[in-house]
Amino acid sequence: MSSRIDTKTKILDAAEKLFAERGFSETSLRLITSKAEVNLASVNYHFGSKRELIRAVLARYLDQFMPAASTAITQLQQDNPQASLFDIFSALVEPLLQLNTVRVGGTRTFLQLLGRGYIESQGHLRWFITSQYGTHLSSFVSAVHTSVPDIPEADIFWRLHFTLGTVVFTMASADALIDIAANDFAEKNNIETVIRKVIPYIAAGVAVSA
Amino acid sequence: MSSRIDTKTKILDAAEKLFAERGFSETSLRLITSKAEVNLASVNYHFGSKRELIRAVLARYLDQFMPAASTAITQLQQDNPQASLFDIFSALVEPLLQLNTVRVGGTRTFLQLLGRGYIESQGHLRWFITSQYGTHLSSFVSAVHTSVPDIPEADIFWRLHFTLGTVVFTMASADALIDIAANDFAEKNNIETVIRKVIPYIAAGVAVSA
DNA sequence: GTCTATATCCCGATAGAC
DNA sequence: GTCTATCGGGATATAGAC
Repeated sequence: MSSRIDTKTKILDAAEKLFAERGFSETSLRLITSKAEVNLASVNYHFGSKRELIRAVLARYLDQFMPAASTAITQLQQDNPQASLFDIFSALVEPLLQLNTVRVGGTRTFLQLLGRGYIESQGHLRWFITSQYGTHLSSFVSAVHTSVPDIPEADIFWRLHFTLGTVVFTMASADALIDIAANDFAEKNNIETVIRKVIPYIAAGVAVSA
Repeated sequence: MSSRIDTKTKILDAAEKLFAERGFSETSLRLITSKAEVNLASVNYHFGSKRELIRAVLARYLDQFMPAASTAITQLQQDNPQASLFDIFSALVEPLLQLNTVRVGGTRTFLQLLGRGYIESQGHLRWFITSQYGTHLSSFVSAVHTSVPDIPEADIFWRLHFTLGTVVFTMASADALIDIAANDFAEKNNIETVIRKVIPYIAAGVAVSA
């Protein structure tokens, strides 16, 4: 029964779905509380403001994903100090897919939220992410840098942001793209097969010599 | 003098700048008419609604860019039937930069608007673009297919959508990324230098053998 | 075509009873 | 902790004088 879930969680569950689908500013607190079947005022009681709710939604995913990703990268570097970019990106797949075990559609929701967070809201979510999870981020960047030492740091910066765009945009359109590929090319895909398709693309792009 | 420009143009000029910077839903008609120094009611008189204004802003760019891009691709195919993917993507740069000659910052504004259009607004701008400019789009896809005939059509489909995501996300975040690169790497970038950075990335990704 | 004034609505946030 | 009721404000859109 959904009534067994506490109000705070009900709000988070409804909010993340709506934020991912419609964006932050297009999602009102009234819509969230209506879907969550809780009172409007409970958002401010539990979270203080809409902005804090947005952060809480993101934090619930980042708190799981970031440590798992860091662990996976560290493990890879121990097992294979010569790991390729392809290996590094592939190491993130398992932590990403683990998000599907905690909530249905978790992987896609997370990546969509990440994309919204970087584009909407003038920089404050970007700042939140980099300040709260900066350690994990820079250890990932450093792993990439070790793997392709000839590429200048500034180029790595740009290409990793290109990669972020590739992934989050693809995930935002994943349902439509999977449908089209099924109709036009008789392909059966799901989120994992799409991620597997994107990895060679981004690995080639980050590694390219300009 | 700006007062010599008619009201409709003043609205379009102010709106495109604000839409590109802040996004569509974060930009109110009040803000637009205030910057344009025209009356609030004139937007509805000239465009009917905010949604129609958004389409008019995009159309003003697409009507120039799409034919120019098609011409550039056709010309490239005549001049060099063996054109590489890098050549094909590069052929789009000149039509893009031409937008700077019609309005200051035109290239950047157009690409940011395109990014916002694909990411915000649940599909209705996407539909507007593909239905109004579908002929130009498919001639571009066909040029790519000719350039990399060994890559299965389904893979091209996926990778061109990856590419769309790369470009759209990068352009929507371009201002922030340019700022960060300036602070962290002492790089001075503008939209053209970012475009030049992204072309090798996407060309490598589309061409990669999986 | 351009203006003022306003209708209508939805927003985030909060006061205060329970 | 949860509710009702509401505040104050900003949004799009429009009516109607000029």
